[in-house]
Amino acid sequence: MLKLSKLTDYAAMMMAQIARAPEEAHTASELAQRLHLPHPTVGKTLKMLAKEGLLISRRGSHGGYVLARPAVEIAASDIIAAIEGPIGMTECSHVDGECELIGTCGVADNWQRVSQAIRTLLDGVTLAHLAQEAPIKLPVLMPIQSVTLPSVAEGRR
Amino acid sequence: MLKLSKLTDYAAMMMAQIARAPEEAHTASELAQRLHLPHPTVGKTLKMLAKEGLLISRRGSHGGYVLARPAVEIAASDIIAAIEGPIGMTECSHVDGECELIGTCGVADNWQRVSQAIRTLLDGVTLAHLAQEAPIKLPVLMPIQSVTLPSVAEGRR
DNA sequence: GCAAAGGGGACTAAAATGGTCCTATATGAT
DNA sequence: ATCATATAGGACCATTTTAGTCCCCTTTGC
Repeated sequence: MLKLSKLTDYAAMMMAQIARAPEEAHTASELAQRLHLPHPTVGKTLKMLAKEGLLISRRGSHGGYVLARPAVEIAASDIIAAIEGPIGMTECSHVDGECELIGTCGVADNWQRVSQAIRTLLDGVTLAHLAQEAPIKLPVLMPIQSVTLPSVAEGRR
Repeated sequence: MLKLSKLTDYAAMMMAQIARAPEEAHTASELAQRLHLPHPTVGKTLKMLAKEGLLISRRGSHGGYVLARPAVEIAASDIIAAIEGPIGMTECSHVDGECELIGTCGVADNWQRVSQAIRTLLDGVTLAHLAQEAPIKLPVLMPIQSVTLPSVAEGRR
């Protein structure tokens, strides 16, 4: 369903939680408790976010995680990419040309443009937006270029 | 990776192929051959598309599938929804309030708005766009409302 | 009646996902 | 020094989802 994985969802929750109190270090157990999520899973997710450079960790007692940069500089796409890998709607929209159907599929190019548009949208949403309560105002995306279908249909025979 | 499933990808390919020769009925075997996809899978996918009302099927010899409506009236979101079910980035963005984390997650509202924006984008892309070779011109999506993060951070303690 | 199509569903193999657990290492306090 | 508290980094497993296959039935045109 074009869905995020649960882990990505959790990641967003955690990042938002951290963003709301950016001065303090947050431990895995604290976040697990607050968000009602299983502790080991929270730990695992935090590790991923840290490894991808979105969080900075400190070990030892009084350790925990803090944002690696200000919340306005962390995009929703960063969080998604950190957990799920590169964002792309189709195989061929990100892999380095490994799709053997390229020649016959016939939709690759425009699919990739759609994919890019979604990526751009997600780049524009920051962690600060997600963490705040005020509604984000997203631009109404509009229609797009008109098409001349009949000629396309004919041109193909 | 915010990815479409393979079947959805196939579905788009098939729909585009049909849209390019909208007068003729297309059989599963024909499409399988042309797109280099396994026949049974193509058949299965076509059945789904027909059941969701995007294609009209005709049985018997000389049977096959045709578009249920003109390609300009079929949105990318229709195709995705036909194969994957309702589009939504998170659990709570479509299910009828079944998420028990709603109270604590803190990102649901804005996540849903993002989700909605993607849906709108996908509504604006039609099968005609996908089927044509000319590049779709997608609108540049822009930034969004500015945020006041510090106050949010403070307001939360 | 026969061959060519789709309709419907059961089934299986493989992959992704979510979740757990263990050991090692770093850090601060006593 | 030692201990308690954290993260780091994997290995591991159970479950679910996904993709793909197969079979039997019905419809339709010749």
